[in-house]
Amino acid sequence: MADRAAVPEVIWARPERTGRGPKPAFTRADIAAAAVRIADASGLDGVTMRQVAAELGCGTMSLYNYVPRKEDLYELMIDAIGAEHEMFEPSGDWRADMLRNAEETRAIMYRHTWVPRLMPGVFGFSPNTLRYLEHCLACLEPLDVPAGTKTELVALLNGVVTTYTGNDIATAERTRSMPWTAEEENAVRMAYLGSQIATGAYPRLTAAFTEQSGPVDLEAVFRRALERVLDAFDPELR
Amino acid sequence: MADRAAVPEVIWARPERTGRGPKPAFTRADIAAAAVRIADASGLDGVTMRQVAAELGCGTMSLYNYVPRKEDLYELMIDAIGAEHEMFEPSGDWRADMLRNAEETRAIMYRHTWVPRLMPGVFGFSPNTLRYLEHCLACLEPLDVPAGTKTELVALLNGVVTTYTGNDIATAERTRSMPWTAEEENAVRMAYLGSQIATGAYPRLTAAFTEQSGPVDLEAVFRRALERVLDAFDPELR
DNA sequence: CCTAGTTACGTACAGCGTACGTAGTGCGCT
DNA sequence: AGCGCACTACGTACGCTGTACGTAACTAGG
Repeated sequence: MADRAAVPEVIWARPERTGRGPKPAFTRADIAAAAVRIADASGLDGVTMRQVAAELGCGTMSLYNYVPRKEDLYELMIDAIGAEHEMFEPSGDWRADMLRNAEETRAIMYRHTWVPRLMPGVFGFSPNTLRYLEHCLACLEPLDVPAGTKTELVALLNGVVTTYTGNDIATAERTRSMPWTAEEENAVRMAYLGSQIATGAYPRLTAAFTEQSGPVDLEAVFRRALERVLDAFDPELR
Repeated sequence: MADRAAVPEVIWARPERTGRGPKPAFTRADIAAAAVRIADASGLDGVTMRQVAAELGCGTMSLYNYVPRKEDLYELMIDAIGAEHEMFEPSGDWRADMLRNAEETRAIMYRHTWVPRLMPGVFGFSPNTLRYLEHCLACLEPLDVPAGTKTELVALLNGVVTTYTGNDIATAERTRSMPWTAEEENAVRMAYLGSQIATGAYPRLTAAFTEQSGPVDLEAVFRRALERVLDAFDPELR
């Protein structure tokens, strides 16, 4: 008794099943899959305890037998999509391998556009997160730097991937959700930006904006950012 | 009529005051300040329309005369803390200046720990955001690269600052909010991590974890990340 | 001066996370 | 063998959220 709510347990530390009582109707994987299905279809805001329960065909409160807090449901979701990572055999070229990892993470995020919004909050190292980290370290085996530096590389690279992809997804969804076309939305935005620029208070910003012609190639910007981060860890470039 | 709700207007584009009717009781700055005060004191979740209205001493629904959606309130908040940025005179040493900018952003975030949670969603360029961007470009004047590259530098650097500081704040708050001491929390976490490691499935991860002795110096990790990003843009290092 | 566009704000609604209580189930211990 | 308890299941209910809507007071433009 008593320690029911007081425990800040990482959900992964609590056993999925203890011997006693009726057999649980679902596994954690079932629940995670249902939540992911909903998030993919209706966005993260569609993931409510009631919706997930409905998707599983059980009462709302029954979920709390599996997931102590909603936050833990998010953790399950992140772990679930972590399984989509392909843990390929390292090629011996750490740069190419890490680039591949990053592109794959981006692809996963584009497949599950709610992931970036969840990333900052998720903390406990889930099984699949640990597997992915291990895989990255395996890819970095040929890189001749201390182990601590390698984990810093992974952290920095993942951070950049999440930030950039999250931004790209957010802008894409913003224009999509509006009852406006992208051109109109852009026109409104640019009209405002133009009015600001016209004040003359931001000369350098104005120059940067007007200099660039045509729309930005988000994929190219992303690639360049990755390359730069990798450059910063490459001993052969120092 | 009619276009009341349909307009996806950036809040900065809508004029603060139109000539007709009674004089508004507050300015946008008043509202932003109230919201910031609440967020600083009670966290971002304490910022509800009712709370902000109470802080201002007005009815809840009156806020909607100033702020069409809650999302826009967030935008006001971000702009408000943007004013805390010191727009110093560029020294001529772009690396030093950008380092200073980054450290200052980090300091602001530590002062307003809710900022990182808000950053990914905020999109419309607020006045103070524009001013800060202009200031960064001024600092980068001595750097001999295309203007587009400079904006990419600013974006990448800001992203890294937000990610790292957001993580650091999140972990700090997690241990604080718990009715546990940091040691206990860590013990629980490490016990789980240890149990995973004991499976032998993560040899490289295990090595990385056991290799490091003592607690991580978050500040040093942050500094190193900044330096690396700057390195990646430094023409003298290529 | 009048009237249309504002501000102010009380009420109300749908939806959220989840605490709590109750009923039923089946493992482990005696 | 059978008792008891830990577990699952889930309906109800509470406090909270954002905000749509209606009404009353107010003031600048025609």
